[in-house]
Amino acid sequence: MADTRQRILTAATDLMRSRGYRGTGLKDITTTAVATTGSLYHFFPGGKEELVCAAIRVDGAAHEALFLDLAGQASTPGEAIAAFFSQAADILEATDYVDLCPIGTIAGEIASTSPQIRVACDDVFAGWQRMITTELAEYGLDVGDATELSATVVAALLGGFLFVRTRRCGTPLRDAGHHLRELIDHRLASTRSP
Amino acid sequence: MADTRQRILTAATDLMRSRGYRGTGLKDITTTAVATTGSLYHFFPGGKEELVCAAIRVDGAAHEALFLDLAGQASTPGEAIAAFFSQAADILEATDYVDLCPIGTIAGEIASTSPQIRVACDDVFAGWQRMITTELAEYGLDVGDATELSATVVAALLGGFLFVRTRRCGTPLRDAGHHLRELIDHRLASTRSP
DNA sequence: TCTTCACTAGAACGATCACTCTAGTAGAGC
DNA sequence: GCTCTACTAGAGTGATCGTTCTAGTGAAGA
Repeated sequence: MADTRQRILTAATDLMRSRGYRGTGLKDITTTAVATTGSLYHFFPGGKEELVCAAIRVDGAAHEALFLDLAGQASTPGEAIAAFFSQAADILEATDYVDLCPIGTIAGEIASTSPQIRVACDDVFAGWQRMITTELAEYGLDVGDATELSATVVAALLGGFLFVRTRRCGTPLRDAGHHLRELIDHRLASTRSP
Repeated sequence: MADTRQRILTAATDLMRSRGYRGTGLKDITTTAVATTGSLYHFFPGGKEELVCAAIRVDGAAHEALFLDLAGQASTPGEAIAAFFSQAADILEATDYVDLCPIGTIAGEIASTSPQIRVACDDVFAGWQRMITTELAEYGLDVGDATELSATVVAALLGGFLFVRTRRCGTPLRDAGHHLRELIDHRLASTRSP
């Protein structure tokens, strides 16, 4: 049973999706992971903070892979982003608005409290932004413009998660996806012509 | 000292800005409000949940007034929104990324946990969206388009708060403001011509 | 066989949580 | 002066929190 570490990580991620950082107890995590407190502190000597930092980085990478997969299927970056937002809305609607990336929730809770976790969240967000910037630059967009545009995309994504989960309706995420696509397509079109 | 209720409300709002719902204890609130537990439960018999719901609605209304003030000074809705985003970035930078509206943070924490608080957050967000929709419609935009556009604005605002607070840099909010302005101006221009 | 070590197991700790309860104060209306 | 009501005061409740600690297991290497 060498996968105990992984089970703990998965349980932490799953529980924090719906309950956040402080709402999720270590007891909850060990129970759903079928592990003991001893094991948890063996793999994560830094306690809850270290565990959550690890979970954030793993989950951030997973979402990055998800976007890259979608981007590979799409013919333009705008299409990829609209598809990603739309898929996120679908998943949320299908899972009673629970199964979303927990990173935004955690970031909101502890950004002013735990520097360690704040940095982990920041790294993940920066990674997402870099990925989207690269995608846009590959289609000929100026890197400065692409960086600004991808910041807006990440902001809209994080806020869209929050908005949709609060409203219990996927529409805002889909709307945001369409608008971002419109913005990106417009920029790309005006870049190509001159 | 009939303003005890107000002091408790203000303290709750201030503390939850940086620490969130579960990170803020009733003890913290009564201490900074210079009130006692007895007073708190006298004014808010429903306990923490009732108190937070009230705080959310008050703070939501305050932000609505702030936007309307800015909209009154601006000559177009796009300008008003860009100004609002930019001002939010200024305030966050000036207050060490603490003094932001706590509603998004709270919504993320408890959307799947406390129906009562979730509804309070939803009401506030819906109010903001309605206000922006009205503003856009007044300038001739189709109400359907305006509703979608204002959903994106609210999503970008919520996510922008989160992103800026995590990154400790106001740029993403300003970028989002500029992009939304571009989007809105473009829509208004194409509405007017046909 | 003996030792070592990665890992499991869970009781116990003090701190803190939201909340309850009883007692008391002060001012308004009669 | 008396009563009633709105409000203050804070000690005390049980539950739960993250963390620590000691004891134990089992497989691999010498």
